[in-house]
Amino acid sequence: MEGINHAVNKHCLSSQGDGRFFILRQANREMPGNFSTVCFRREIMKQSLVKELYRNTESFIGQKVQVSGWIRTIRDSKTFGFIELNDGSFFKNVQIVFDEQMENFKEIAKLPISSSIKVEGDFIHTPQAKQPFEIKATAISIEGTSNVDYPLQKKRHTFEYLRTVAHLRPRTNTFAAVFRVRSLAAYAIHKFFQEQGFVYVHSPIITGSDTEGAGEMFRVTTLDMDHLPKDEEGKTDASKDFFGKASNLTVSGQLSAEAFALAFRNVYTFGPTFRAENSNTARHAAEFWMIEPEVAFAELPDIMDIAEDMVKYVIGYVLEQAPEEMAFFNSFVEKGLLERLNNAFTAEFGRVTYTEAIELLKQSGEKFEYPVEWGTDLQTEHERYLCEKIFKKPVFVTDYPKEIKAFYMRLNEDGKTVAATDLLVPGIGELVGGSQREEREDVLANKIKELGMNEEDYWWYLELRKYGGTKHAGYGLGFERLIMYLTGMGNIRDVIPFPRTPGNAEF
RNA sequence: UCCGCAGUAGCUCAGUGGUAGAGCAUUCGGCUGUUAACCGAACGGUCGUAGGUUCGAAUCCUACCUGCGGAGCCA
Repeated sequence: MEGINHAVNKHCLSSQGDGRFFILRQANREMPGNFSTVCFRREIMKQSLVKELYRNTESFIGQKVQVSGWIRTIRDSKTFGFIELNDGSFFKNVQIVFDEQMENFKEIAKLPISSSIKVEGDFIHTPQAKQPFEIKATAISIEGTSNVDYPLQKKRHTFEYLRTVAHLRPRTNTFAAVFRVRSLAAYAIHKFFQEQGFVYVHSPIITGSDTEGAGEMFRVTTLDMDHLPKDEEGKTDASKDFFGKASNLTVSGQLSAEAFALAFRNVYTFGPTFRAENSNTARHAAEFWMIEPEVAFAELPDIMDIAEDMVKYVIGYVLEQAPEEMAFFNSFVEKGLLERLNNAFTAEFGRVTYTEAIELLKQSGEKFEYPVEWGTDLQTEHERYLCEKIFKKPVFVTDYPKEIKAFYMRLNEDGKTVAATDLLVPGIGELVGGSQREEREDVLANKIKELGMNEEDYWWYLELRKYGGTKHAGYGLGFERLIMYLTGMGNIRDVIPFPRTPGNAEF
């Protein structure tokens, strides 16, 4: 992709002329015989992107260039001034020099921050200065003026304040970096699975079934909330609702993914998920994105391998594609981020059973607020101690007591534990939760009964076991938690463009 | 939802019972190479809201609202 873009841009930049479409074809190296086709409008490409100026600096020296973007800072003295322009294509800005030779010098010098402009000028190499190059403007036209009450100043703002201006915060360094990395990470996830032949499944957003244990759900309804239809018992009559039954926003695509895994073998979902929990923590949101691969003819260790490879793949991809952003995080968001990621990238993830983990925690001699005891779930403090102090790297904990895990997880031979795993990572805690699914129809049906769940709601899920069921396994990865892990950002509200949390859906 | 902390100028904060402050931003002026430019001046406030204690409350008390941190639920 990168190679193609460069080729296209070079072609466009070297062309002069009339603004018609042109098409470039390039053989795709990975699939010989196929061609990918890329079209760009000539008008757009007459302008240079700041990313190109940085990546191909040599080829621009001495050239006339045209750029457009938003003023990040502007300062002037009597006869000249400087603008740092960000055009959105790149993390860094380009410095524009303007002087009184321009007829609108005074007008430009007074422009408030974040005004949008178009600049024509000469590209000048400045190897001795703080900035590698600059554009000596010959003409600047104003596209849209900003206002003096623009809420973002040329200084550090708190993340709390920036959340109150969520529509403007992508214009800041930190959030520009976060959301570019988010985009790259999403692409890397697709790339990772697609390259291995996984089929991308669009699991439903509106669902009538609950993936039990996955939390409170948002009700979806078209009923008139002021005049709800009632049944004989005086309760709301859901049969009058749009779908003829109670329906909710999905908390997980897993059950759907299982159905497709038993047709396509290897599948994954990647989409939004909703939890109506009243959670007020730095790592919970009411709307978040989840990746849920599901693999047929697979057991627990197989999907642990996939999860480990996937996390490493995304780390590698992001470091390669966004070096400026990652260096920024390392300097200003979390010191030691790159070292931590590099460690995760090269190290083999730890693997312990829940039973072993309990022993390790007991032997550690550490005083925990909550006692460590077999049969109870690991507390956040326990999880963090395990991966941050004992293993000092990501670690899979496996084979939890059946009582503390979901109904669909496969019962182990010991009859006491299930084939489940959590991937714990330093700084975040639980990043991945997965399991081998209970493929034995009778065992699953008994479990559903045992827990007092409505068997009818799961008829099709049970049928997957009836018609050629296989051992299969999968996991769920919280996409935002991955972004937090990659960027060092400490709050999930700062890695979602417009976060939804209890009491907050302003944007 | 529980526990803790905090709400003072547009932003970041100081002010702990006695006249409402600073830096930055903004406006105006100065400055021929700046890098969060610099120098000078001006502008800027129901001290989160409502009640209470007191001669007097930003400051003490109560309730509520909002935000943050931690916990639970989980991804």
